Amino acid sequence: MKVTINDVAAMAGVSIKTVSRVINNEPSVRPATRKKVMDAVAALNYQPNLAARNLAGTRSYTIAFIYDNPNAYYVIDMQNGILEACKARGYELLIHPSNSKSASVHDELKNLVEHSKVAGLVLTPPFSETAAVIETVKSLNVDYVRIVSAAAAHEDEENCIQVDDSAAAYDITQHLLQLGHKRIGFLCGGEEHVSTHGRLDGYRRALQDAGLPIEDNLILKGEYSFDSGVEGAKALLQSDNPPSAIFASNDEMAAGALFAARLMHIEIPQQLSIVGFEDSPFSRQTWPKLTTAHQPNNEIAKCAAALVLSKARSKGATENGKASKEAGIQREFTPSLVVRDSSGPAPKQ
Amino acid sequence: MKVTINDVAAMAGVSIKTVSRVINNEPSVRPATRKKVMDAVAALNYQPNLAARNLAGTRSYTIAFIYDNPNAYYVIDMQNGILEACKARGYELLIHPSNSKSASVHDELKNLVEHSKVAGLVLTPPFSETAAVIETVKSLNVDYVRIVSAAAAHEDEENCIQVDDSAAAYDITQHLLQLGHKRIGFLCGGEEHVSTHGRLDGYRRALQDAGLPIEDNLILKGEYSFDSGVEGAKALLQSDNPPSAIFASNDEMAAGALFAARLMHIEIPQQLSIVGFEDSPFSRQTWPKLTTAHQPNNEIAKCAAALVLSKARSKGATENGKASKEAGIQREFTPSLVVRDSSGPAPKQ
DNA sequence: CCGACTAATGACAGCGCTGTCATATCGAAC
DNA sequence: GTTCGATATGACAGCGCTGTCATTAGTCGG
Repeated sequence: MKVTINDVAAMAGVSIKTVSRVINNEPSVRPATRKKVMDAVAALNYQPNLAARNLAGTRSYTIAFIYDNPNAYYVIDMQNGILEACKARGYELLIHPSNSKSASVHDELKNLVEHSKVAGLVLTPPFSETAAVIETVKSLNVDYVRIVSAAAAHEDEENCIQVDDSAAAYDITQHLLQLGHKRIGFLCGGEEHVSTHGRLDGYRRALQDAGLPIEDNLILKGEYSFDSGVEGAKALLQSDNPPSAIFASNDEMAAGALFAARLMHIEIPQQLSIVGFEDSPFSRQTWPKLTTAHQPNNEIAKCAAALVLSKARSKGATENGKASKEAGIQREFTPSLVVRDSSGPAPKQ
Repeated sequence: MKVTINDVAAMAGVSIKTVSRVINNEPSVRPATRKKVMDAVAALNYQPNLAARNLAGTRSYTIAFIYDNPNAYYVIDMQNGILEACKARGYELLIHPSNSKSASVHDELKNLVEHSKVAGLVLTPPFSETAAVIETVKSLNVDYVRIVSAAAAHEDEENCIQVDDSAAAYDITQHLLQLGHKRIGFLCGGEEHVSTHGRLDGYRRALQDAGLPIEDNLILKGEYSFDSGVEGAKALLQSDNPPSAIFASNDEMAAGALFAARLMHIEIPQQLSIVGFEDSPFSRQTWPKLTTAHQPNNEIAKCAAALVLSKARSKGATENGKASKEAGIQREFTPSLVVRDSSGPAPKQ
């Protein structure tokens, strides 16, 4: 019924150890032998038993995906990307929702790594960016890849996939500037997200490069939530001298800002431009549709997973093998501007 | 370092087989012995190795979650619920995104069950409701639980967690009726979803019970998507005799309807009431906030997972044991009406 | 207090694979 | 045609657990 390594060995006329060598891409197998085995594998549609591999070997064929983000679209995109990478390489995925604010992250991660024998960890923000988590994974002797906002890589670039929030925010701000906006409100995301700071930085740089002043009262603290967007926009719009455009740090906040503008009977984009960040599905489901920055989460996750897996697989291999395997994996992403209907020319004075 | 069954056995002064009996809740262990073992387990913080269990035993400690739904919030809610149930019982979860329309579902599922040795399957709509899938899982000699719209249980209630879309839709429609609406447009979801039919049925029954005619031209086919909601609402509102309320089959469509109304400068809910279904997060992020039916997805999924696990675990056990274990798991859910701001009294003629 | 029976416990093999180490095979140099 | 030094291959144990079956301890009636 179920085909095992023994069946393959019998068919190919070799020992099971040779089959093992072939499927693990180990050296010291003659090309002719390798071919015989591969043919048998194909003929029988053999797939190694993960449980047995995990049990027998020193290495593990399981990686874990740890997330701590309320945005379902974000998580699913990431998860699907990781899943693809795992499937392509015959690995298993352990899903682990967590909470970076919890005091027990250390124990939690430690337990996960030591007990579940995972080969690697893929971490997403904000989990991937909190000090306690970084410290823990570094100390844990486990391969990991942190998906982070560029500034959060610190001196750990080799274990990071970086998203350049600052550059993307610069582009978005410049887009507004080109539309003639001189005073642009900025709604910050949560402090704990490094992306919040990156996006603000991009906004600031764009204004500076355009020779425009940075008005602190146009920059409001907030969180990456709809409600926060509503409040921030209200505050901005009810001030004495409201801006002609609002840059919300993510689409959810932008949707909130849209909501607030509507409550105040402000026409978008005629009287006010609003832009978001992330290009999540519902940036296309607002009215009007949001101008935003597209972040290829699926692709980012796929690269992150590919990276952990290459790290994990090269553990016992030669050093040069390691270098060559990690090559070709994109490590930096810059979300790209997507212009839709929520941004328009600045109104005449 | 890692604590195994041997360590526990040594500490408790029994054989490993006895430890195995205790952790698997098998009979024929004297209470005193059981306690000794349990104490040792607790003292050493022993957790059985899943890979070894999967490899050694005839049964598996892995269940799979199969989904085929573009709604990320839905999937994540379900997934988290299943994860909780798995964790509580020491099972592992295999995530398997799929496509019910693909011709290879049969092979895909077969391969999943036979190769990955999963103990059970949790299926969500629309995957859980397609004929090919149902046929396959029935033929596969694997425990499964289908989360379905009530009408889709057919003669398979024992393997279903049912959501009573019809009853919930009845409640929603009645809510509109009580607000004085006489003519209510209905935007259908995709044909392949059984929930589409259930929701329509509830709508029809409510009208009938109120002695109101069912106007076929107020019922529009569509899909569970934003764009479909836009189109449907437009068609309804541009007709000669538009309704005073629109019942969109889910929140995403309702958001689309809101969008369309906005385009046509129709005030919600003053001129038109719009209601959704599902209570997904963004039903609170539209303007105005949506009146909808709350569906406890997390809870539903938890019950579904608990049900497969109880089925799987009782496999070798006595028949009466089986019955008792499945007791206490809720098998039917009716989404409950949540009134927000998108529904209001019917406008005067 | 003894045999007959049942309940409790343990010894051992083996799940499918990998790691270690021994053996066999090959090629090149003499 | 040998010998040596790789390189290629195989035998075997064992990962941590469960299933089977043998063994031991306990219970009851007479």
